[in-house]
Amino acid sequence: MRPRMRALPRAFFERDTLIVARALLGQHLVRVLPDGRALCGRILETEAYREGDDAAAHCYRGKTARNAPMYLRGGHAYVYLTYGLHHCFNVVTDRAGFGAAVLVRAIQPLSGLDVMRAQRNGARERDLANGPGKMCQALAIDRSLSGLDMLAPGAPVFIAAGDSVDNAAIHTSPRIGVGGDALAKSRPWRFVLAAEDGSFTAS
DNA sequence: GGATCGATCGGCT
DNA sequence: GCCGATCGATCCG
Repeated sequence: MRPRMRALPRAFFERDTLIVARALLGQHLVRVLPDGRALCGRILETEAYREGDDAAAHCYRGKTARNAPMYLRGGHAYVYLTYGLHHCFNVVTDRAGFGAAVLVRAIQPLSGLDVMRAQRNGARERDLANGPGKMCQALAIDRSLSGLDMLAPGAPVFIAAGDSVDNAAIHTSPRIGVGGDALAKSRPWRFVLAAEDGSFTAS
């Protein structure tokens, strides 16, 4: 499986965040470092968040300086710091002015494994990017990339077309670690792609 | 393998 | 002030 370098079109992202969260599984997340080296992984796990009655979403109480990128048009990046030390990478979805995004929680490393391992302090391959904070560390993603338009020419992070995914290989569950109310905790807005052997390797 | 806990700081009730 | 869309070390079994 080779990484592809062509970004998915804007229309892919300008849809409801639940549709995009599912459609992102199997696509390739590409990170181009300042020195030109490219890192790539296949998206294995996502979670959808959106404004309205979703109390777990950062935009539940309106726009702030931190969550402003969630209100940009689909195809932007939203990155924030959590627990004071870990970064989380989100793909902004839906139309401009509507707060919505998909948290990418895990990837299967495809290329640039040596660089990822170095960024991850020598972790085993299976532990390189099987969690949102670990994935950002492996890919050197931090808040300086928040608000980035991933469809701009030469964007240092973007989503490329991956392999097609069998719907039967997609598992849904409640989102991990979210607060809010009972509705937010119960909604099955987490999407996990099973590995080729049928197991779930994402965290 | 599972449970527990400390780290660490930005954003907001 | 309080508490996270988390991780890794440590302890116990």
